[in-house]
Amino acid sequence: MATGRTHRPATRSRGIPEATVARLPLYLRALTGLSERSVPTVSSEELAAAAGVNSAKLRKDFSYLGSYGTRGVGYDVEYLVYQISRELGLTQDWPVVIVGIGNLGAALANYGGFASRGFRVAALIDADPAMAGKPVAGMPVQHTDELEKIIKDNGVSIGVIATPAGAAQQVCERLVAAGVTSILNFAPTVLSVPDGVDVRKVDLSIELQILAFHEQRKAGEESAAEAAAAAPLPPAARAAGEADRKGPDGDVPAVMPA
Amino acid sequence: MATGRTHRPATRSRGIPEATVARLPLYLRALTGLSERSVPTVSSEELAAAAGVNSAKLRKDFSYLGSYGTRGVGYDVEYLVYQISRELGLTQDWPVVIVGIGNLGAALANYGGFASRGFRVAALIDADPAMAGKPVAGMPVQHTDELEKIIKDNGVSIGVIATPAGAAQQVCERLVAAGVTSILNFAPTVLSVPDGVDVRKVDLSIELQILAFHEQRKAGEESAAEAAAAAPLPPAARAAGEADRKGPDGDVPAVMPA
DNA sequence: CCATCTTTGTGCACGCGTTCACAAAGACAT
DNA sequence: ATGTCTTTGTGAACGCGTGCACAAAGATGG
Repeated sequence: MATGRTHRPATRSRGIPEATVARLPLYLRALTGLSERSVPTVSSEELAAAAGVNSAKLRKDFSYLGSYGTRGVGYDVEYLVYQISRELGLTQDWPVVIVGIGNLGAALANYGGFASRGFRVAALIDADPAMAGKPVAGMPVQHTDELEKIIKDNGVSIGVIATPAGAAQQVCERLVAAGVTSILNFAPTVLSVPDGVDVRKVDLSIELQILAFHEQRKAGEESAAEAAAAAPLPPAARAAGEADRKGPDGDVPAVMPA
Repeated sequence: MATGRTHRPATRSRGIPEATVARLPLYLRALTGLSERSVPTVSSEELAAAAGVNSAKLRKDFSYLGSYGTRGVGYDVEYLVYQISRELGLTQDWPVVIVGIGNLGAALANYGGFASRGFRVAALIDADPAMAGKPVAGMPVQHTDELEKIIKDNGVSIGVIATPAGAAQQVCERLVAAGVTSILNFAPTVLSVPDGVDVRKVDLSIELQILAFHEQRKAGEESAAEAAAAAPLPPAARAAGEADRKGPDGDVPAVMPA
């Protein structure tokens, strides 16, 4: 999960739990698929399967929105699509700026999933003067100098940061100062923002590391022993005149470090 | 957070809670920064601030790994870097294949964060014959026909899917059949995999929708009333001979839908 | 109009994760 | 060696999220 919540410590917003909010887009996607196939109604069981969740969880999630189902029948697909869209705020237009038009930024600019759901890329911004004016995804890249003006002129409240890590915090501060209150951060850094600003983080490297952890477990623990034995610097080695008090193996037991 | 856990229902692996595992890469990144600045030791308070978490949480997280700190002093940076790296399995080499070399796939191939931590891009694979042989990130793209051979020859156990949604499930099945047991999925689809295969999902569109939800809340609820009034299809409208039993406004109350 | 059957909506219990608060441990000074 | 001071490691309480299981609601058929 590349998701990284920040701030707003699990506050439930308007009675809807964060965990439920995070699943609404999932339901919406599944429902959109059904809608395109002109399926009129769907049961919690079917929809849950399509969204990859438990049906009881789905029903409880929907119960936070209201009683939109019909017992004995299920949920009206079109109606539910509308209700969830409205709840998520997708019935309105959200202008978005992407800052940092490198490989990732360009990929995001071209990503169809943005435009498809109320999100409109209002501008692409990069600090490199050589990029200025170059078209990416059919839109000219603008220089960072214009950032504040772009934000204000377009009423942008959501910013996407795809810059290198070193530039992210500064870009973030300029975005916030200009009026942005929600940030999607792809840079591998912890952003600090004032209260009232939401930050969500997508970190590709972290996701892979989590997978590696589970992968290593699956591969078995037999290699863990040798790895521990090859430990480079027990913390005691840092101490000055202290040789070792815990025996020849130091504080590194056979199988697992203490 | 673009993170989507799948399978392994919150099973704690080798006694280390999932939530802790998800934070280890964060700590590791902060520690790496300190290490580069040759900081010898760090307190839980300082490190927690750098990683953007609570210090008590950090100490508890580390306690699952073992007692690597020194009371009154803090943690030895180098030693902790090694221990976390080992725990995450980053001391070994992880060959990775990226399937689907569109805008996103190319961005991933160029992403430095992969190579920096034990992950080696072993191959880039795409279904488009026109892509075959074309160099991306200094590496020739190979055709999907070679998928199974590439996986087996390189001993790949981690696959990254960056294909369109329609192709993702099929690619996933081929990867799994060829021996991949961990998948990082960028396609906006729910992948179904057999037991023992881990899937993590990164969904850019979902992240934006979650931000939009909170953004809408910040903007106030005054617009919610009119939006509800403009509801297109109350579910009762679908029924045949039934006009309305709940009064002229149907089942849409003034402020919030029932 | 009544009986049956399907499916929702939810009360309840359980477990994980977070946080507090403090005792234990060790560094450091005297 | 002893005392003080800093910081870790963790016991315990709390809250959120999940899933079970069932009663209520409505559709459907006779």
